[in-house]
Amino acid sequence: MSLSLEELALKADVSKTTVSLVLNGKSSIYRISKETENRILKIAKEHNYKPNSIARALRLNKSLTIGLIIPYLNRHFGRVAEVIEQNARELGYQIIIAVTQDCLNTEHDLIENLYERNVDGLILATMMNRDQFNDLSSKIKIPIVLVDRRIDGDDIAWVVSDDEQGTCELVSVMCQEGVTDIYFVGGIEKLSTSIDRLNGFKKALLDQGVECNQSKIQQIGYAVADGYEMTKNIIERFSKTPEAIFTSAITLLEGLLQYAKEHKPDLFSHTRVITYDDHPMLDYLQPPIFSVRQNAEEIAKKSFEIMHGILEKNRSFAQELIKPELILR
Amino acid sequence: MSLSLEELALKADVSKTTVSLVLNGKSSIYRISKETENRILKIAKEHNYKPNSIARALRLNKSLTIGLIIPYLNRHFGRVAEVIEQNARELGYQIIIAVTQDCLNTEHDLIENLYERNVDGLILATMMNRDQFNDLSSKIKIPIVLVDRRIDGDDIAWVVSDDEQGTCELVSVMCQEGVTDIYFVGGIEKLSTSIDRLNGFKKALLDQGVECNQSKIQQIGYAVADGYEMTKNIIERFSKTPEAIFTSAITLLEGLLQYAKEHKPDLFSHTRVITYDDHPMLDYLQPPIFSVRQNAEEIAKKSFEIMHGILEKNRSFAQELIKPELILR
DNA sequence: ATTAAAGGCTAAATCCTTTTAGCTTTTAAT
DNA sequence: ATTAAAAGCTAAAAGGATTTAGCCTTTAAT
Repeated sequence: MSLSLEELALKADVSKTTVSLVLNGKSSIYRISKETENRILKIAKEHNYKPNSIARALRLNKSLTIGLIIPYLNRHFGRVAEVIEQNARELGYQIIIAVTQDCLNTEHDLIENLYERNVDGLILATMMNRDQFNDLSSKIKIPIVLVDRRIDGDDIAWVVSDDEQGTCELVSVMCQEGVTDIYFVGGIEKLSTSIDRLNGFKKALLDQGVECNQSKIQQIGYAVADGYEMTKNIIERFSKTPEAIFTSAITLLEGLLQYAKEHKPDLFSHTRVITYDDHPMLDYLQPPIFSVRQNAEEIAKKSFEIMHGILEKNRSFAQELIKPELILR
Repeated sequence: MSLSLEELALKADVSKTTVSLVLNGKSSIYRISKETENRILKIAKEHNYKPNSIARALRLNKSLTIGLIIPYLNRHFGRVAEVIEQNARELGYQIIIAVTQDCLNTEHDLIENLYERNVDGLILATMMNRDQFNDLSSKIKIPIVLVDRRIDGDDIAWVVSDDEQGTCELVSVMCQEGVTDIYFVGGIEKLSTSIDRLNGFKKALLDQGVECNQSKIQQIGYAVADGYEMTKNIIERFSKTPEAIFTSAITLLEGLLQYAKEHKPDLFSHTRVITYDDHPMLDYLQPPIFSVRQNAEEIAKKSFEIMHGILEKNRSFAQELIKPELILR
């Protein structure tokens, strides 16, 4: 922040061009003598010279900054953000985080905002559909990597949990115990997380020859209150207590637990509960709730890796399905 | 990102100076005619002109960017970060997040890094002591607001939970039930969070005329493993089962729960557990664990407010103690 | 001795805004 | 008819780095 190239140049008694060339490792290309080079390097070191990143960004049109847009900084996305930040830092990038609260308009505003702020790329847990995404892509000339929620398309980079497979495996565990009367408590219908988890759910049942009854499927949203609502619907609408309920996110499980606590304390004596997403506190809950742990670290790592590949290694898009882990308690 | 001032100027058939003056609301000061003004405004709007933020930052030496350095993006800090981001965004600021993992060296590196990246201010959950902080302050010429962890000093801006009061109230609840054989499972000894919580703990006991036995106090760290370790120590070192254990953070409670699950399943039948920090899942744990909920939203709001006041309203530092909330289940 | 090549470095342009100082034209006043 | 003031606008510098094109000097070759 203190010394400028020009001041260094003065001290080294050369032009700022020379200083810049030396510090950027171009001494040999421009035939700067070893002697001059060493003198400059020494002085730069003595004064702990750091190039002004803003000036650099202006000149190079590259801010070394990545925008990360996610719905919340909850446990899952917090961890994802944390790991992305660490990976990015090691390679000289900074992360600007912005939170949409699962509001599509906010998402659009934030994208525009960060784009105008000259981020070099965007990592996005998006609510957009294919058309909206295409619209955006045509306007925005920086790479975008989707995280956690994918959009179908051959040319779209994304990293997501293998939601279908994870859900299928989890639900299959229930099936193998002979439990097939399972209700689906889902999230936001159009998101890949919901679609894929529902597909996995149906697939597990179909594998057992059970056709999933549409009435057992609900998808209101990912908020705790939505989980409460859907649980309420299940308990109150059907005379028969369900054999099992699958909540497709930890927030929905929270909603279920809340409803149970308030209105159905004996829920667990008749009904098995399983959930997508894991949480350490589940270890201490009675009865045990089986879960699917997403590998947030891997998701984060890969998504920055892809971004970095596009930005600096001339790679094109890539897609990664990250295996989640079944946790049977 | 697209149009520049110069291009606008060309279209409006004026100089870029004029365009800049108009767009910055200085038409009248510089006597730009209403007609010219409107023409420029119209063209700017038509082309959706947005000034290049990097060029602006370079010229104004102001990046409209705040660095947020926190130990983790866990539930508490995730929420704090989320709310800071929202508040900041409304006032045109961006947040760059970086995570220290409670490592002092990392913290120093990150501060330097963000400082060099020209953030306008730093919001910091610091591990530094007074001397280290003073050192830093003398080197760094941007405002710093401490969050969550304070450092004593008349001229240091901070916003923290009223840890002492919160802990004191919580522990007092136990005392009033006649439980005074309470163990303190603490965090990082030198941090204000640990100091203040310990003070509150002692104060509650003293109010009952009970002098706190030093052997009942442990402070290893804030990690889950530390909670496990301290619980283990308590259970294994003392022949008598404790009447109560206070964990001074939710991670420490997790460690306790883990130890209990593995080695002391009957812990809760003899021992009350209370904790600093709250978590919704606690509602569903048996037996009920009393807790202190920090007001992350308020902490976040105030800390950005103070930063903003310093940056734009010429205010000086301020200090805020945010009341936490007792949750008795 | 002349020319070509190599060696060593730099001036100036560029990225885009903001801002200062000042230029030109018109109007008003004497 | 001057002069002063007001109106309306702009050139150029500044902010700090990168990069292109090219200048000057020395060495080598003919």
